[in-house]
Amino acid sequence: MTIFPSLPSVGDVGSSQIVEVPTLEELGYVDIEGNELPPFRGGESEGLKRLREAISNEKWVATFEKPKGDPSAFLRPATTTLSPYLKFGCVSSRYFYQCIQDVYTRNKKHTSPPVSLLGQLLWRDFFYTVAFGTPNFDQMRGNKICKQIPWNDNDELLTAWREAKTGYPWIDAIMTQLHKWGWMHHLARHCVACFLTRGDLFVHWEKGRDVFERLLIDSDWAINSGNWMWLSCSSFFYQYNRIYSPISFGKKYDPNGNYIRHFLPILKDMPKEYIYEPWTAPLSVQTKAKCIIGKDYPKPMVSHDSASKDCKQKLAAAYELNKKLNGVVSEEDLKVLQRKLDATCDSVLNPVHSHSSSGAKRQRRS
DNA sequence: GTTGAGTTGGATAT
DNA sequence: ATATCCAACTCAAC
Repeated sequence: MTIFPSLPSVGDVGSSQIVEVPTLEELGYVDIEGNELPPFRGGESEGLKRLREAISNEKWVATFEKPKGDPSAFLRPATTTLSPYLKFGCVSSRYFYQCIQDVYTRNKKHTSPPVSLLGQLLWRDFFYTVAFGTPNFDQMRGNKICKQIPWNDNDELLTAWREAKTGYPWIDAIMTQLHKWGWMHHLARHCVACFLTRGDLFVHWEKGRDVFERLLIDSDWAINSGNWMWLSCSSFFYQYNRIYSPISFGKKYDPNGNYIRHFLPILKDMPKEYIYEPWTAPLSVQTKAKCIIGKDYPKPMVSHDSASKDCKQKLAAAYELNKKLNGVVSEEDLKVLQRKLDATCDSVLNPVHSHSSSGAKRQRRS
């Protein structure tokens, strides 16, 4: 027999005061008229409705494979979009699990974890479990499963990324969707997380994690930090040579750039030949599209080719140090490495027009 | 020490 | 759409 502790009497709220429910304006949401509203409505009824819709397409459930979704789909997102409802407890994860099992019973041929729809629920519990068992899970320092990497602490780079001003339309469109919807497709999250950390800007994953924590409607402490470590090659995943291209990754799903045109309307008239790299468009084309690069839309903040090369070199050096010191890397060790790397890698400090100098040649590994 | 797997890379070929 | 190469990591199993 379970004994439930008695609840405090109604009205006893300690030292806190009961106040009226604040208005949207008081919460800082001003001038929302005319803005695109997020497509999420709160509550269990809405969550169950979405669950039923997702589950009713049994063929879709049975053949679901996470890596195959289309991150540029926004009129009809490629996943269930149930994450906000799971996060707030509007939909029971166990009920969702059971619904998927029922579909599998009726459809013997179905995908399997980790890529299946059921697998996605397992990943959720995976992150809860490892986060529970790992001291300092949400930070790099003192976190045994986290590679110690000399990320830079550049607020300008972070701000440009957060404010959707990197100059890469695919990245900026995703960050705009984050601001407007509080949600984007899983692979879109991968692209911007990779870009901020190990792919281009080499900014600390904790900074990006904090931005997601604030802006995502489905942000979850364990899943968010876990995935940022994953994407930054700090833990779980280590193939740092696999970098998402901020140009070609989106293009292969959405060659016309409809996703970009929707979330970055300043680029809506840019011809599709240039929409992923508008800085390469001739001035006449920019003029006709009413979007001058450097004036109406920013120039790319880094050259992806040289920035990603530098990032790979930095990761290789950091991994080497972690290996040598058996994961016990001091603050001072990281500082020394950072100074060494700053001397050889220059793409982030000298943006787009500079090219990696001879100093960027690959370091010898011992 | 070697081998193979690892939810989601890119570029190029057909 | 699928195959192959590129470049190359860690970790577990043997």
